Amino acid sequence: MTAVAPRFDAVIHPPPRLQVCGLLAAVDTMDFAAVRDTVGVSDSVLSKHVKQLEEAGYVRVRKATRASRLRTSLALTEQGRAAFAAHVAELRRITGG
Amino acid sequence: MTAVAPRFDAVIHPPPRLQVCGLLAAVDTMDFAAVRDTVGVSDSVLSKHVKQLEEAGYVRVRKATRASRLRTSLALTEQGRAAFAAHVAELRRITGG
DNA sequence: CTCATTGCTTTCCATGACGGAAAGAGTGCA
DNA sequence: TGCACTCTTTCCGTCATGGAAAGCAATGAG
Repeated sequence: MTAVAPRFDAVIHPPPRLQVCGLLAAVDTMDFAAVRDTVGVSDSVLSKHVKQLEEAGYVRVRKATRASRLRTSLALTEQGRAAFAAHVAELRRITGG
Repeated sequence: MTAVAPRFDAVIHPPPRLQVCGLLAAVDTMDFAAVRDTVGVSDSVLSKHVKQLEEAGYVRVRKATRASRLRTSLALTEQGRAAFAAHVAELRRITGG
């Protein structure tokens, strides 16, 4: 019994975005800077990838002022979690999970 | 205890090549045509991807005449199996295995 | 108020990956 | 010699991607 229907997702598959989704899947929300540093990409590159995920409806971007500083937090949407789970399931299928 | 050291492999990651490796990992050898049909790509596209894998030392291409027909069989090399296993391990790590 | 800084975002640009279509090439058979 | 089968290679247009740099909004210093 598979929890989710395996489904390859081209928006999620590219390395940087797969990493971003993997990080966000494990938490509730994560700051832009933390994701950037963990994934190891530049601001502009992360921003562009996040935009792709946001436009796909997978990530929610919330900007807030915390401690007098602009803080952008990222989180997977429900749709994003579902798509990621489905993609991971498909990867397992392909790779012989 | 991880069997292989997780290591992301850009040669293997792209969808078509990930599928080819996944298929070959499960068998000893597989015919070009069978791989082409299973993966669902054209001759030219598969040929080009196989070439990439071959140049990386991951796939061995063996041409033989069987039943009066040219038959090209594909197989993962030992190096290919190791690289695939390492890549899969890395995918599991990233996706929260 | 003005300026500098922080924290992303957008633009510009060069490179490279990718797939489809079609031409090529090697082998066997009539 | 001609034809069919099975890939291989070339040609071509398109799209993705990253680095660098300019842009921008918000905040704090002077």
